[in-house]
Amino acid sequence: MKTISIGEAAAALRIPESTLRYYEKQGLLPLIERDGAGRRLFSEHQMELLETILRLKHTHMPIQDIRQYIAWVIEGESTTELRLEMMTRHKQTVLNEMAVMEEALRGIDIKINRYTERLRKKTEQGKEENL
Amino acid sequence: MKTISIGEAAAALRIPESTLRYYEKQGLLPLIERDGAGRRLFSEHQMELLETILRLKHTHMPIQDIRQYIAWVIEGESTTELRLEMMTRHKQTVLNEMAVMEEALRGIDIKINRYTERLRKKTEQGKEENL
DNA sequence: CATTGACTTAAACCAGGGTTTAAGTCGTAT
DNA sequence: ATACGACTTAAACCCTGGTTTAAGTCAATG
Repeated sequence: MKTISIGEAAAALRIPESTLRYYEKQGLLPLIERDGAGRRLFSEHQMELLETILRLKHTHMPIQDIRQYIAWVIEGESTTELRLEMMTRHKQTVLNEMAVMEEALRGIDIKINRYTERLRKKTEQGKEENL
Repeated sequence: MKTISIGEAAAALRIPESTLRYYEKQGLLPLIERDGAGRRLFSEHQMELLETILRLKHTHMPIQDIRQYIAWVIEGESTTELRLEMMTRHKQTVLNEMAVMEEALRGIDIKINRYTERLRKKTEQGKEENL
């Protein structure tokens, strides 16, 4: 099985090595192998799992929940239903969060329009003064 | 001018009073009045400003930046251009963040579909066994 | 064979964003 | 008058999610 070092994994994922070590300590990477010298070896499978972890992070899932999810993945297919339930719930949480953001963004857009308009008027006024 | 207490303001905004005190200490509410006994009085104007602050928080703007924004609001119309620039930048940041979330959500959806399919197959298998 | 670069660990440190606590002051209802 | 609820403060505390530091190991290179 082809494996890569922590430095290569970090570069591939564009995150610091320290974060990968931290994630392992937090139980998010429970099946990382080591070489004879104790160095971590990231397999293709690990990298895929890490991409999933990053997706969950990008959608603001707490580390505690990600740890539970990973534990279920490792436990095997008997946990499919639990994982499905968790992901479905999480999806809804994310959709809610995005709805909140969109709503806030509408208010921000109103401000942008107001400021834009205000500046436009000031510019117009400047023109008039030059008539 | 009609004003409300911190308790009423907190209830209206559905956030703890402690958060409002914290925001004031952080310089987000620089023009809160007090009554004779030193109690905060929230005016309608304050509440509107607070709603703006909450919109910025909902879109993950750091307190430091919100403080700057509020300072510009108080400074007056001479800062319109700065505010416009800040809000425009912020909007783009939020859109980027939402795009990251959406992309991650697509990966999560794939998992949901896989798990759903896996469970469906198990159910089918169960049916066959009952033939 | 010494140096360099990539790696290891445990532990300390940090930032952001609040929340909680302790001790005290009012206004009002009984 | 006293007790209650809503308020005040400063300071301490907390959690999350990392990052940094110090001291050391190992493999390959000059």
